[in-house]
Amino acid sequence: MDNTNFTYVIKQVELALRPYIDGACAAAGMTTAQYTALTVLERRPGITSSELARRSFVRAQTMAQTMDPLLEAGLVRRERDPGHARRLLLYLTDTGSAAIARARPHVAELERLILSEFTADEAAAFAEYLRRARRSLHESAPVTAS
Amino acid sequence: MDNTNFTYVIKQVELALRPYIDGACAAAGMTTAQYTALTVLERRPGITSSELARRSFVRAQTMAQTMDPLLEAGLVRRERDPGHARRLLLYLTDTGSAAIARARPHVAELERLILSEFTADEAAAFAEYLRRARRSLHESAPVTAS
DNA sequence: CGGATATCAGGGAAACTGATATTA
DNA sequence: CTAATATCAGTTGCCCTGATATCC
Repeated sequence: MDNTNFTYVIKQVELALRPYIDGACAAAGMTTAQYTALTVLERRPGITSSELARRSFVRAQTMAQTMDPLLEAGLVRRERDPGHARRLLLYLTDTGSAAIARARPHVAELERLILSEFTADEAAAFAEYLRRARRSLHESAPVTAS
Repeated sequence: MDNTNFTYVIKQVELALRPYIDGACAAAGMTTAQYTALTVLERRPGITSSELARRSFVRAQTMAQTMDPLLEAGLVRRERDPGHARRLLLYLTDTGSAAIARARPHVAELERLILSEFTADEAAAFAEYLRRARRSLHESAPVTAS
């Protein structure tokens, strides 16, 4: 019996997390994918949608689909890159910042729930391990099922 | 700026994992949800679909939807609980076991990729942290977004 | 030319809610 | 009566592939 089974447990944690995070985002008038995109945009203003997609492990079309309602609702604005006519740079608006601010406390509470059984040192190690796993996966390329 | 952000990183790891695990399962003729259900069934023969759903953090209807093609294809069989006419107990068939066996090596390789930067001790700690997080989430109840 | 960006069009796996019949 | 199981029916968020036009 496979007693490690990381793929399984990671998926389960993500599934267990989903109703909480979906609820928190919905309460702020967003979907989870939209909230996630907004928080990345907050830290990387002027990023392109394609680059945002790469960092989020999704296709450019998927990210465009996520961004559309945010542009429509005025939570994100975009402008042409002066030196790259093909690129559209994304920026959070004040409305977008306000939306993040509404959801953030709920997400923070969820983080506390996840870590309720962790010491500070353990939480730090956990965060480091997750990022390490992410890096190993990102630096490889999926074996496309023939 | 939230520098821990577990919800975000866990989701990212799951997303990064997805194409690999989907590919591995597809190569064995299954979807990922089906493979996962089969592996749980392997360890818990005679479980009901509802109980399987609870353990998997999904609704009974979702699990039934996952099981249907597996029953149809003969990877899983089910029979009435002798002492509980309402319950249907699930069992892996030989065909089901063979299907798991086909996918397992691919999944094991994926596990090695995830852990390529981990020592044995770190991997064990990582597994323990993931299970601890899962437990904290399972023992609570999602705050339904009002 | 090849490589990256943006976007149109369509599709699928997997979760959800609501409602219903049956049984402990 | 209430709770749990199984199931029918419909919906949604969020990924995907394929194809196309534009720009460096």
